[in-house]
Amino acid sequence: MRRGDAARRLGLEAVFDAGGHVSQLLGEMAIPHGEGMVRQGLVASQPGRQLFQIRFHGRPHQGFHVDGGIVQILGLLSAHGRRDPFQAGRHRHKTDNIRGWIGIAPELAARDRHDPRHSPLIRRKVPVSMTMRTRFAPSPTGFLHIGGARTALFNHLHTRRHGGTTLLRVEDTDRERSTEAATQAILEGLAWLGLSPDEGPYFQSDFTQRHLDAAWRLVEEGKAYRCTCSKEEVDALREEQRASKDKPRYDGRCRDRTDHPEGTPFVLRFRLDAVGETVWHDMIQGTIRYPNDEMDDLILVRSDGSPTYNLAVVVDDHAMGITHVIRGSDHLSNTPRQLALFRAFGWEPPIYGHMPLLHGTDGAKLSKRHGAVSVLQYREEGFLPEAVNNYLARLGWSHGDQEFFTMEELERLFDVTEVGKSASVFNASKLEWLNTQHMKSLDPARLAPELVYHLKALGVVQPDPALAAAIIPTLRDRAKTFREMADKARFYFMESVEPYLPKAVDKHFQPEMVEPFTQWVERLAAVPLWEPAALEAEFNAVLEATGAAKGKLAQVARVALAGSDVSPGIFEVMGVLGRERALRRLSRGLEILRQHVGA
RNA sequence: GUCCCGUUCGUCUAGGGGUCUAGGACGCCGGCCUUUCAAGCCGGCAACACGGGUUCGAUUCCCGUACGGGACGCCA
Repeated sequence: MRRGDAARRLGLEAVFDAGGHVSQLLGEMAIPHGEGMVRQGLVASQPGRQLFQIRFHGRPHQGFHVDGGIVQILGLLSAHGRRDPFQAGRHRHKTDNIRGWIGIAPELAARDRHDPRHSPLIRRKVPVSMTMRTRFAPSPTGFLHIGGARTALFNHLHTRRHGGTTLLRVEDTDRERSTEAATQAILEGLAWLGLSPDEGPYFQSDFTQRHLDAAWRLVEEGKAYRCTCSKEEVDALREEQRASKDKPRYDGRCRDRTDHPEGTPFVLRFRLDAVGETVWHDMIQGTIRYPNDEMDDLILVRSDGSPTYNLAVVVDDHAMGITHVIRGSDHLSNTPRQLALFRAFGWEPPIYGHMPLLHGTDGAKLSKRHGAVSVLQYREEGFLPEAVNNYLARLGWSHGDQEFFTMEELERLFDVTEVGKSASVFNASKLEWLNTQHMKSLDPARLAPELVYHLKALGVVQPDPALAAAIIPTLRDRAKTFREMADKARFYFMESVEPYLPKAVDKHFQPEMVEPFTQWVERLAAVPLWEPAALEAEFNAVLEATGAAKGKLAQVARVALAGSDVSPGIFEVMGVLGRERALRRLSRGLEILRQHVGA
């Protein structure tokens, strides 16, 4: 192993002071079964060894030990000072704030003092940042769908947990298909979910020049070349390879051409040597090995002069100081290509985490043209963003037996390294259940605007927000979505709830109900305090006086109040309606009852 | 076809050599409560893909098979 490889494998960055001591050490540490992040700077120092505080999560491995290389982990101590936290059995979830001794092999420190250039870490002079920076990078070719929302959510949550910064970069290098409307839809979707970025939106098309500069730099360095093959020519080649059951790939026929015919359109291709394999540690997928002969010379710049995705991503991720890339695992096979580009440019790559994809009930990847709808569609259907986020977070991730999470809890607990590797299937009924749970836990004042919105959608003219807020406690156990709640709430807003549901009238409007119902309406007119408990007391008094059955009389009242035999509790309903309106409905109900039984 | 990845109740998941008679949640079924409908509470049904190995012992580790998914663009 070359010197420095251990450090690189660990993803650690070190800055050495004049004496050859590590003055700063940051980054992610990939160790068997887990991740650690150096969280704070130097805590204590001894000759040859320095104590850093490390935040550790993931799956600690017994007997963890890394040696060799310029940065050496000498041992770890727990926050409580236990000797070796990994010896003490299972630490499945969080083992935070472990402090570890990190030292430099003395002979290397000595060397570095003599000639700092021998340290690859120094030579690169990578600016070191303690802050995690992540990005969400959608392409504006359609709405933000549920899978994209999940990617944005995972980025947001992981970054919040680690106190970093999120940014949004709109990947509009495909000018043909990118639209302004799509950009707006994505922004609106993110805003609704509460996932608006800390920085941005940036537009990749604004950075075309730096993409092209970078590509031409590679040409100058002999790492990229002009290719004059036409699209048709390459397509034909691939077709041929497919036919002979080979992997379709460009054969590099223009690699060593030195003539550049004037006026012939060309693309810029990146030289990718088909030897060895690319290995990296993924925050979710673990160690991935990818044979390099699987890759062909990818196009960096199109024949129309525009940069392609792989080029733009690498240049921008570097330029924007992105430390962690969390994206769908459909990007997994792009990663070795991007890693190769980072190497060619001499830049430190970010740490990757590839999320398992979301599948539809048919088992196939959810996408814009396959089963996925806009997240804003969930708003239209009456879901709370809290519920959608909660549901999405639980797809691939869990925290003990907990199902219900507030956004604050997720931001505190969620860690992308705890996400599982297998794809999950979207299940609407669990989302509905979670929506009910959130509706039950949130303040009616927060919920009222949602109800108002959906009431309007159902044609209720100018619903009173105060009334909506009063209605919510009566209906939130009874609806899965606001659309459903609005539907069930309509009777509150009607001038008259007639005609009553015929079936309900036939069933509940019986002759023996006339006397008790009459009594009740009379007593209600005189009740001093119009509130549920008092109303119920009057009701019970009538029951006692007349011997009527509670359920039967209540149903008559219910039909009069709501026009149907299904509604929230009648005393609650009366309370919300207020004395005047409730009494009017009940009196009218009495008239109809009398007519119906021919009294 | 090639490469990469995955596989625990219908679905989301816990569990990473013995504690597994495999835990929780949604849904479903039944009961209780009850002024209707819900909600709530209690109970039930229901899973380690298959085959080899390693081991005293495998759901757990290794190999293979099957199945599923992803990628193989002058899309991102």
